Amino acid sequence: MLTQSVEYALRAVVYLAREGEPRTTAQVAEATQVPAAYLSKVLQGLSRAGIVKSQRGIGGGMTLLPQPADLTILDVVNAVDPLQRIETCPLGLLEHGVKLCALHRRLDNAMRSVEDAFRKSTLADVLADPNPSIPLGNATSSAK
Amino acid sequence: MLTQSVEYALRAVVYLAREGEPRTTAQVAEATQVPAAYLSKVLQGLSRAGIVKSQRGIGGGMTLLPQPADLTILDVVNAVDPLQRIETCPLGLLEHGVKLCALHRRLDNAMRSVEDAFRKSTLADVLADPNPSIPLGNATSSAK
DNA sequence: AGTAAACAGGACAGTCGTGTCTTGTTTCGT
DNA sequence: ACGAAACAAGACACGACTGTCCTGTTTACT
Repeated sequence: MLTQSVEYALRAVVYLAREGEPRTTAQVAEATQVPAAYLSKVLQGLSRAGIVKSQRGIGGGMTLLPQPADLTILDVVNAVDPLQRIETCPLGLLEHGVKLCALHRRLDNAMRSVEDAFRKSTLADVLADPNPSIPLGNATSSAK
Repeated sequence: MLTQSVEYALRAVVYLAREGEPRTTAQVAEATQVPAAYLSKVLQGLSRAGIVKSQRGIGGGMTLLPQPADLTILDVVNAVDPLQRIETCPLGLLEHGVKLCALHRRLDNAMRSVEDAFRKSTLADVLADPNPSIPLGNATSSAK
């Protein structure tokens, strides 16, 4: 359903939000259990989207740009692999104009519910979530 | 989001439900605007799932097996490309057991809403939908 | 029986997502 | 300046999804 890259991006963003300070790709990769070289590409995408800032050289790394309350799951998803609504009936020749047929309207409704749910979830929400299980393999800075 | 095969399968199933009688792969392909050879594979999948019955020889073709009221969009989706819920946190080493972390619980909630919506939509619902635009490129039996 | 209709299935090509590796390029510190 | 740290970016491999084509195999009709 969602791509692997999206999954990785979300893990990375949650981790960076937790840390607050710049973290190297290698650090993010280890904490989030993602192949470092591949994560690098994903983070480059987030960087181009303005979700993350990259800083080279010693002491550099990746930093989350927006405030966690201003960044939604949808933002991250769309930066990496935009989830596409069904705008017009996929049937080639369509005199239908904008109106979707019964089938595709239902499919698009499902997409919309996902979009809405993702738009309502900010990073701050995720971080503040009172939850027994810790994301990111509890490899945050609190762990030595 | 959803795969091309799922899209094709849904179009085919809607068409077959409309027709009621056996239709050849070629007929389905033309009506639904899908590459015939590829559709053949998709229909084979539906056949193995018991959603469609195939009959060889002259006068044969594909027929919908279940009553439209008994077949949901979810059935078709799962027969072709099962949409997978997030059961456990994708982080490799997880002591979390069954509980999902804040992030993945949100992702899975979105998946569940899709699943629910698809489970609630039967083929009969889709067919009975009062809608101005006609699915399947209005190439049903009513057209010469 | 024989022939044509129709599905079944395998082989193959193209593209894309995932992943690795290697080579630049920027930046900080001495 | 020099060197190490860190990101940037290209080349390549692998597999899955999409799609095409060709060869069987079943079935109905005459």
